[in-house]
Amino acid sequence: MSIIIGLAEKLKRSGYKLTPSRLAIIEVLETHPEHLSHTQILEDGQKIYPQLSRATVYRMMELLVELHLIRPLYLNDPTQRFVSATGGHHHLICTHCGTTVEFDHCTVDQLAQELSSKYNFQIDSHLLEFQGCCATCKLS
Amino acid sequence: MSIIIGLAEKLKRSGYKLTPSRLAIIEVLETHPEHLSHTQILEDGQKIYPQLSRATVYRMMELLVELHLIRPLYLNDPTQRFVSATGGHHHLICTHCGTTVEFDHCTVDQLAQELSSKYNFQIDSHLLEFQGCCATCKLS
DNA sequence: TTTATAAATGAGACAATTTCTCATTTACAG
DNA sequence: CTGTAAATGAGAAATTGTCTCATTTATAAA
Repeated sequence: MSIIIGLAEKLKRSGYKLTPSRLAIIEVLETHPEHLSHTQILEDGQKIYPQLSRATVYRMMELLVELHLIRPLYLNDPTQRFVSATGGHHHLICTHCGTTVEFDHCTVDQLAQELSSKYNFQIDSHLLEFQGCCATCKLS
Repeated sequence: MSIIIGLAEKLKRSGYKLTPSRLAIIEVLETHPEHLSHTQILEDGQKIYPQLSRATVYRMMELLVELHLIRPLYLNDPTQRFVSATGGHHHLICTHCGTTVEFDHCTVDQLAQELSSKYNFQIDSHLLEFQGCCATCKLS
C-alpha cells in the first residue's frame, strides 16, 4: 500500500496553501494504493476537481518530493511514478510481466548509518527494489 | 562505475545479431562510467557510428533491460537512465543538488533470500537508493 | 468581516521525450 | 553465395514535461 496519511496537514504546517487543486491531488494519493504517474493523478484528480491542470499536478508532485513526502521511482516502463517516502515501500518487480509485489520489512538501517557517517550524508529515506521473475512467469 | 563487460558476447549468445549500431551502443556503455540517458547514448554513439538513430537506441536499451543486462533508474530529474544490472551499483542521492555517490557494498542478500522463498520470486538483481542531503547542501 | 498580498492556478504554447510505421538494408546460418 | 528473418534509419505521430502570464484565491492581519 502506498497510502500517505496527513498530507494536507503536513503541507499546511510547512506554510503552503490548501487549494482545491491540491486537495484533489492529495485525495487521489491517499485513496489509491497503486504507484501513480502524473497522468493518472491528473485524470483521477479531474474527477474530483475538473479544472485541475497538468501544470498543477507537476508542480504539486515536485513540491511533495522536495518535502520528502513522496518519492519518484521507476517500475518497468519509462513512466515516472510516485510512492510514499515515509515508511517502507519497497518492491519486487517482475521484469517479464511487470507484476509488482510490495513489502515493508527492510533490513538496511545499519547500512544506512554506516553510509551516512562515511559520506557525511544525511539520509532521509531509501528505496529498495528487487528485480526478477515472478511465480507465474517462471512457469512459462 | 557502471561498466558492463561482455555485452556483445551475451547478446550474440542470446541469438541477436551484432550490428554496427548495437556495437556502437555497447561501446558507449562499456566505456562510460556515468548513468547515461537515451540522448547521451545516442549522441556518443553517433560519434562512433554516425547513422545511429534514436529509435535504435530505444530498441536496444529495451532489449538490454529485458535480458537483465542493464536496469533503468531515476536519479534526481525526470530522465530515465541506466546502470549495469550485474553487480552492485547503488546510490546515495542528494535531493537538493542531485549529487550522486555510488557504493557497492550491500547487505541485502539475506533479505533477498527470504523474499525469494516467501513470494516464490526468482530474484535477478536489486537496486538500493538512499535519498537525503549531501555534506555541501547541509551547510546551506 | 473585510482587505491586501503573495502564492497558486489554468490555459495553452512550446519543447523534449518516446513510440510507431514502413520501406530498405544487413547479419549470418546454411 | 544466397535466402531469410531480423534489424535499421528516417521521420511522422503521440505522449510527456516545461514554461509564461494574466487571473484567481487562501490566508493573515486589520
